[in-house]
Amino acid sequence: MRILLLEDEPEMARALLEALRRRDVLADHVRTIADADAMARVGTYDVLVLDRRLPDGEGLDLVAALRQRKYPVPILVLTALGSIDHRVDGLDSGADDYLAKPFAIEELLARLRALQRRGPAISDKYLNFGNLSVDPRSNEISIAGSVVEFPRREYLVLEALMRRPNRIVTRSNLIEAVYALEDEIGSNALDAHISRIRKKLVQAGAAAEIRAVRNIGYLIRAKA
Amino acid sequence: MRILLLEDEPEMARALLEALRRRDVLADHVRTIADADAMARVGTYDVLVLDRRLPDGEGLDLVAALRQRKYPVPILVLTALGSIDHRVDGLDSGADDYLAKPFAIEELLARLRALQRRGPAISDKYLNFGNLSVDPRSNEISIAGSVVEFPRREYLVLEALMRRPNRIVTRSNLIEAVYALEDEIGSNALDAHISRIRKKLVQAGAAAEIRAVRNIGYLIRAKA
DNA sequence: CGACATGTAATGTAGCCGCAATCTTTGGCA
DNA sequence: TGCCAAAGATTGCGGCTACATTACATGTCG
Repeated sequence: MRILLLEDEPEMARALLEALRRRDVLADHVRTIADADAMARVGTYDVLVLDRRLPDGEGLDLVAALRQRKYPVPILVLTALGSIDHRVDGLDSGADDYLAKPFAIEELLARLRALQRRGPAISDKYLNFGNLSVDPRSNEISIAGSVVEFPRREYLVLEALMRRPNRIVTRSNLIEAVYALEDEIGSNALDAHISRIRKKLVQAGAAAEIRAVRNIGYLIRAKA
Repeated sequence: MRILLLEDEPEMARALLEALRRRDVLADHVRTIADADAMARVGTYDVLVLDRRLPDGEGLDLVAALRQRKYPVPILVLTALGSIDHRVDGLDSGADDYLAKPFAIEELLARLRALQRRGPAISDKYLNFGNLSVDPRSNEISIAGSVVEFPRREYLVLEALMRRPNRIVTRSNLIEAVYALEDEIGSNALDAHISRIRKKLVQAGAAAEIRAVRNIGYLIRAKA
């Protein structure tokens, strides 16, 4: 599962991100409404999670704007304001669920799953690029029409790249996507994974390749 | 406002063209993907509007092809297929907005205006000048429609110049753009990079050139 | 115990990039 | 206008380094 988290409080954000990552929920984190809007335009998410009070405005305004544009992804609103009135405001604006702080991480996860399940038959079913297709729900990858097995780490790297085809994904992004925070990585483990992924890609006849961007990271793009 | 309309159904096309004309929107109308591709290469448009099902193929394939060539103009996709899955496909392929038939002309016009308005933001993704296009997100440069490889330092120099076309960028600015602070540069390394960039530019048929400004720096400008 | 995943390390390798040598252009000045 | 010094342009060369690949050890799960 893949979510966009819009949260400006550093502590809350960090705790959430860590908890989500342990559950294999991939979260993009932004701190402003403007950034969230931009990410929602280009990214593909299962659920959007946002705070109400944000440095550049009111979260519900973003909800309204997205819904006005028929943005189809379910939205869950976090807030420190737990009163019923506010809750109604949240739902009226077009959000799909509402969660008052403080809350148990487990409850958040349960609600995310619920939203994903009942979600308007959304989208993130597959990440497609070239003849590659990644299914984030089953963690299956198919290349040129047939399923190719990838071990966990390799899968996570490739999924991270597929989330942003044609765009550079930094080494640190990739490492974050693959490893829990506490895991320390000492050497060229990432390089080794890339190498193994490449081997599988060519072996399966993928129409995409992974290129290194020196000193920065990697990107996946159409094969020359 | 000036748009390119790719629509093969005669009735729909005629109705749209008339409505657009009343709103002082200049529309070029083509019926095939091939024609649209040709027009996009030579014409200058604010928005490209296209249908999905077309006599010579699938409209989204054109979108993908244009985006692969870094074609910077916002694209709005019309379709009779209104399901969310299709919507996501459309956005994934690189389109900027999506409109399901049937729709009110007013809504189309509103979306066109929106795309035009945020158009600069889109081309902000790309730095365009002449037939050069720089994509800072992938560090890719395309010249006359095809991608040209630039090594890291050359890319950084060219990107810095492309951020201020027709204006002088000082040597120190360029060096700052290319080198980390601690890196000291002892000789004419910058000149060497400029030279190598120039060679690639002429080789790729760029309609721009880099001129030296004695004792100050360099600038990029339209080729004589 | 066997198969597989995955971090680590050793080794290979490509190609970037700085340097310097040489050639060309420019502009100041008489 | 002609000359010269300085700035810029070009190009080959070689070292460096990040990346690639492979083998191996360790861990893990059945």
